[in-house]
Amino acid sequence: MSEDTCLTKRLCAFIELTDAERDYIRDIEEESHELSKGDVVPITEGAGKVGVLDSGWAVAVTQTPKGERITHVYLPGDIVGLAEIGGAFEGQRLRMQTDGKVCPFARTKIGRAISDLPRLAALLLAVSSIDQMNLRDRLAFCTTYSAEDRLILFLLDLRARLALPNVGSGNRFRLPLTQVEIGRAIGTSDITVNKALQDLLRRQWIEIERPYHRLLDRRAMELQVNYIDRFATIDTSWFPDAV
Amino acid sequence: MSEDTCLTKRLCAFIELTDAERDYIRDIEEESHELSKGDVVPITEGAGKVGVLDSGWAVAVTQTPKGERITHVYLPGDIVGLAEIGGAFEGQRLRMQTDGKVCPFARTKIGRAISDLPRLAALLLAVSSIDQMNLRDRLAFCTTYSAEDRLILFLLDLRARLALPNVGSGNRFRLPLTQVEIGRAIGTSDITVNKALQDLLRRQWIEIERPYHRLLDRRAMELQVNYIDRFATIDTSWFPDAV
DNA sequence: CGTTTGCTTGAAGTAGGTCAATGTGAGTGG
DNA sequence: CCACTCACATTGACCTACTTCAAGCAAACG
Repeated sequence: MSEDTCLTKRLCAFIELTDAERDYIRDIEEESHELSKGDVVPITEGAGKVGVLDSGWAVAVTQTPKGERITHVYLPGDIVGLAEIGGAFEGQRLRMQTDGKVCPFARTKIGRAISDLPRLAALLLAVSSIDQMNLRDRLAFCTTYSAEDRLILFLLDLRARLALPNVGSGNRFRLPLTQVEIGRAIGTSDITVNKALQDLLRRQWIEIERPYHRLLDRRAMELQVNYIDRFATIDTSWFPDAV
Repeated sequence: MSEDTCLTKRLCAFIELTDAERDYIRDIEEESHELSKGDVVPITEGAGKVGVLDSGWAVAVTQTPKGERITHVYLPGDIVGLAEIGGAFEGQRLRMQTDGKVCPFARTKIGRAISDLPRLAALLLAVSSIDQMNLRDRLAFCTTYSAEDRLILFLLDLRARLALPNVGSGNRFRLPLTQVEIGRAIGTSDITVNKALQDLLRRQWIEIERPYHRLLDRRAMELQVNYIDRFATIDTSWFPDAV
């Protein structure tokens, strides 16, 4: 009926959108922004917005006395600014990790959409809840797992999430983070990251042609860390009917 | 107009509920469950429900190869099962930490409420998003902060959250967790928890009359860890109008 | 009372942090 | 084409905050 926007493409991965929903969403989408690596995503600060990352990677960073930590990595297709919608973003910011494009939605329009498209509201809530569960996993793991296990988990998670839109078998992907940044994401020093990577290379579990990484023995990695993919099943049974 | 239920009491902390909203919520609330310490909260497993913790404490635990980790502590008045609403709860469970009472709501009724009370939907989304930001904070801190700092943060967070419903100045509160459990919550061993506590006692920052804990010098603690209270400001400006 | 549960304290071992030096490729200007 | 630089990766050596192990206590409870 109508061409898909960033958001509809994304949401279709979870539920079948009606034409009415699709049209509504297209109407409230604003002009997309081209952003460069390092730019602050114009979502949180001041402008109350939510956005969809059309292309490129972004990271959520938290300022701590000992420097930045990366608390989340956003991939193409991800919804950014959902965690910030409640207004509590002090000390945290969203930054482009590569060049890319973001389609913004004004928060007030999201508010109206919640009234008009209740099923969308439910979906947003569900997605937010899954994000939360993922964070809990990471929180539990980051204190119990070794640096190597955390690195493996990081790679497996990226692979699974990149495989969604790309579809391909995709054991090989571009990883636009330096070792220092990987360390900030999994909570170790750059040097530990390096040593763990070297170890995985020696074991032939991965292969690196910077910036591309390939998981050669994903099965072994998944076994070592008890990997579970949370996005595999989303419970939509309680959603209200579509308009 | 009508007596308050668990949920309405809670939500009123954030926004002024209309009578219509109040009545609606009262209608969908089910009979409350009395639960004993150690019981699994009948929310996740099988029965798709959300609930409000009327009294008592509950914990969300994640199973890891090296034993359980506590990923979240729920206090009286908290909404439980919101993080699980998307259906992804494999490997995690909700357990009563003390005796207590839970008021359940069927997930399907929440779905309908989202249609009928759009402002409630927005509020749930906002609360969920704040929870997420809090988790990000903790994730960032647990890898950078020392065991002592994490313990301080844990105590400050509990105090702030307990102060909400209790209103009182409340630097003193009951902490129904053993040192082992505190360790599981902040990601250290019980013995490190103990030594950190001893140290805080020696410094006269806290005072313990088990199971009560008092923060004697909250200011100093807040300074040491750069504490920020995320629930202080919730952005409701984008919410749709109440029915 | 004895048993259990949780707290306390000491001592030894280790994963991973910090510091420091070297290596390497990509980009820049001469 | 060759310095020169800059950002990043690599490797080694040392050090510390934590974990694990172990043993003694104190209060609660049958």
